[in-house]
Amino acid sequence: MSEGRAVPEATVARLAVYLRVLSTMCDGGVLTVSSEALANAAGVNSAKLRKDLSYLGSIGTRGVGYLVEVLRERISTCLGVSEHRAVVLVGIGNLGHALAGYGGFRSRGFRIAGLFDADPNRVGEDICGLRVRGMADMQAVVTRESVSIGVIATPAEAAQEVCDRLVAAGVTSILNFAPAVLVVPDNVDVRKVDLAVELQILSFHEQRKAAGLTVVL
Amino acid sequence: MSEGRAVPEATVARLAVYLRVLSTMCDGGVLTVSSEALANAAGVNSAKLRKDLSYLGSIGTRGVGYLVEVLRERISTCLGVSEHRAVVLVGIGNLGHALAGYGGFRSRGFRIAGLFDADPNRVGEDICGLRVRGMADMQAVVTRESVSIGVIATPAEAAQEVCDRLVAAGVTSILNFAPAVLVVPDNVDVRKVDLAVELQILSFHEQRKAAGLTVVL
DNA sequence: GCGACTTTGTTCCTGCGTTCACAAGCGGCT
DNA sequence: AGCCGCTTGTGAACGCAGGAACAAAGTCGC
Ligand SMILES: NC(=O)c1ccc[n+]([C@@H]2O[C@H](COP(=O)([O-])OP(=O)(O)OC[C@H]3O[C@@H](n4cnc5c(N)ncnc54)[C@H](O)[C@@H]3O)[C@@H](O)[C@H]2O)c1
Ligand SMILES: NC(=O)c1ccc[n+]([C@@H]2O[C@H](COP(=O)([O-])OP(=O)(O)OC[C@H]3O[C@@H](n4cnc5c(N)ncnc54)[C@H](O)[C@@H]3O)[C@@H](O)[C@H]2O)c1
Repeated sequence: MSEGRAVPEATVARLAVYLRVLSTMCDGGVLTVSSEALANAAGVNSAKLRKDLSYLGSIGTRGVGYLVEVLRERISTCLGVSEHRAVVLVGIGNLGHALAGYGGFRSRGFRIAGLFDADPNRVGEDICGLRVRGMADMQAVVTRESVSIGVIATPAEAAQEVCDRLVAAGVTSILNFAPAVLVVPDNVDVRKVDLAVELQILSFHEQRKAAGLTVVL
Repeated sequence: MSEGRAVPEATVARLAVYLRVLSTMCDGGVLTVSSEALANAAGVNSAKLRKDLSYLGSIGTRGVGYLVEVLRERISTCLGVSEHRAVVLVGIGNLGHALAGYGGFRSRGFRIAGLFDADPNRVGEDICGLRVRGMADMQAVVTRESVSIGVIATPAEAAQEVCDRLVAAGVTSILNFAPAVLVVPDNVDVRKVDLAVELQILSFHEQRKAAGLTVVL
């Protein structure tokens, strides 16, 4: 395990959480942290946390723990957010507005390189210093600013079309908020966030809890 | 596998996706669908889909496929959304406004029973026919409307406090949009949606792609 | 300088989830 | 009525992720 080699998918997701916790600790002036303490703060098992960190190479000090600043830097590098990464956002409706104004982008390693919408009435609008552009400008912005990630917040019907345009422009990772399954080339990664799916998973567990109670009654 | 028994966690998440696809098909007048076709539309392997559906009992017809309407009903029941389920939303800021006005809640089996915010300036505001209430009203609404799910869209600093109040009021499932780890009793389920984590996972893969290219060059 | 204590990094094992492959079942055609 | 072809449901194999337990390693106190 010399260098960040073959990091499991599940570990990557947790590294992002550790990074957030570490940033908070760093701001709070904490210098070192043990696997136990960090695991607690991140809501995971300490053994799992140590195994996760071991993929980045031996970076802790036995008997002491980890240097917060060093660990934070190491995870940032592994996740590719040590430099700000450019993102474009397409579909500046209700959700898009919230996302465009969200400070968490910048503080967590991303930079909004452009806002895009197909509606001419929205084009030109200013959101927190960023101007909404028409779809025609997308190709140029993606190329000029080396944008690698696109966020889709359009209605589901438009999602595939927007996705195709993003891919054609050179984007190779997509975060999709629209409830639609996207078809993309092999070299493009897609992640989806579906509010209703999350709620339905919770609903399923509620269902089970209720069934359990019924038996008890 | 007589009745919906011991459905794996991973399957539950996919059932929600199948349900969405089936609803679209239903609206489109499609009567039957094969595992192959449904799997394609949902973006999964057909064998996985059949195994997922098998947890609901044998419901397909060999040589034909599944009846769209029957399957939709069956999954709805399993997920506990055959009747609308009540939800409360706390933190009506940028994100909260978008969520409050989101039509996908209702169409996918949920009903917003209340909007809550601690800011007196926001209380009383009307969003799509729903009035924003103060935190003091929460207990009463949760009890009266049998609310089982709470959605948190407050700043991270307030998330744990809001969570505690929701749990105290009787909510047993929480969807958390704030970047914070929530501590809850064993009987309460928590799911989180963290935009930055999703982006960082995509960023990680971008990092890998770039590394691969560097070697090739 | 040495011993005891603390904490990491890793190994092993267990369990879950995914995939392949195929037998069983059903409809339709002759 | 019987056969053929299509599709489901499931059994078995495989690979990945999680958890416990421990040996190595470094620090702190004396
Ligand atoms: N609002 C929410 O809280 C919420 C929550 C979860 C998911 N979603 C999903 O996010 C998406 C957006 O939701 P919303 O509430 O912001 O919808 P919205 O209708 O308010 O906004 C959609 C925006 O996309 C733009 N658009 C439409 N077609 C386009 C195209 N082809 N190219 C570029 N832009 C186009 C529209 O002009 C509009 O500004 C939807 O798919 C919705 O299901 C929304
Ligand atoms: N805006 C986004 O696109 C976005 C995206 C991802 C995550 N988030 C997260 O969602 C949360 C909300 O984001 P936002 O942009 O809407 O922030 P915001 O500041 O606009 O809204 C927060 C709201 O919560 C209310 N609030 C504060 N303390 C409260 C308390 N103790 N009880 C009840 N209400 C309280 C505030 O009055 C305000 O209305 C944040 O944690 C943010 O990190 C936002």
